[in-house]
Amino acid sequence: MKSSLTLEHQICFQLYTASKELTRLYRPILEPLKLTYSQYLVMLVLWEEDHIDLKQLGERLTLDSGTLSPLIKRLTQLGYVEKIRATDDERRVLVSLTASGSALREQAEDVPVKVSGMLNIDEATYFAYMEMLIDIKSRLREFGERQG
Amino acid sequence: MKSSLTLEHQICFQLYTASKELTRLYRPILEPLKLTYSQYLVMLVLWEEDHIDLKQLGERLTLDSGTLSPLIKRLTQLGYVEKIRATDDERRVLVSLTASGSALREQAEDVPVKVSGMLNIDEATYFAYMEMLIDIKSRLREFGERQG
DNA sequence: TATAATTAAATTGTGCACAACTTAATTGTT
DNA sequence: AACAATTAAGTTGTGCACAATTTAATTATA
Repeated sequence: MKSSLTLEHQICFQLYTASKELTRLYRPILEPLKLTYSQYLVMLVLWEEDHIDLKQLGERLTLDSGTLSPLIKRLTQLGYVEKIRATDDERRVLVSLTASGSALREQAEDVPVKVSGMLNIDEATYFAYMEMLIDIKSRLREFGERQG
Repeated sequence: MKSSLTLEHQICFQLYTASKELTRLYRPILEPLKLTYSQYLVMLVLWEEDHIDLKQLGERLTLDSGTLSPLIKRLTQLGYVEKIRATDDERRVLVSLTASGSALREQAEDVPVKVSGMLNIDEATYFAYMEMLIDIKSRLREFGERQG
């Protein structure tokens, strides 16, 4: 497997910059919703599955409590979510949408539409790219499982 | 163009997590070199093109002075680089490798080898993935040029 | 040639991202 | 039942990433 130390030939660099530049595209789109990109991802999870605990949220997004705790605090201050301690297991904290947080979903509906338009990409290519990214992740996970 | 609000169907999410998980893979590899992932990218640029100014460095890595100034300061403290003010234009600051920084290149040579091994990917697939990422970025840039 | 506009770095402030640690609740084991 | 191990959140500290502002040097222009 060829591998030079040139920046542009590193897949890590291409992933890193592609991710950053795509995130940059989201900023002006998310600004009217008062959400950062990471906060938007959390809201996506909650619109799918409300009353989720921090642990599960972290697993979906690959984020730990060090990132999520303060992030959820900010979403709480924005009035989009609230934290409720679970009664069955008092270690768990359930994150739930407020009325305002649920209502925001409607405004968010056209975020993906706008982004697709900006990317100017056809459906087949879009799905091919999705699969490649998922494949990269599964290769990373396979390695993780092989080792520790 | 189909677009649902489901997390896993968002290309942004796949890019974001793939990038984070690949970066995580680098951490133990870079640890003996005493470099973070971002610092490693800066070193890659310097090994290619020494005595580069912060402006150009930022253009290569899509980073601004707010990120680079403190990062370069840390690389200076590590003894890998030094900053020298340009004589022709005293606004510019040239970043140059020290002997220690140049010597580090040898240790870094097998970083890409290790990563490829971990990804367990054949050359054809690797290049296909690289092209996909470059294509995503060029679509983003095209949009940027269409608008502002 | 003054001065206005532009440019390169640095600084300040906010928000991730993550390692390491703390605290409190639950589960396992003897 | 007592206590050790585990688990879920939260906290602390470091290092990006980036917007906005500041400072100093250079270039453009009236």
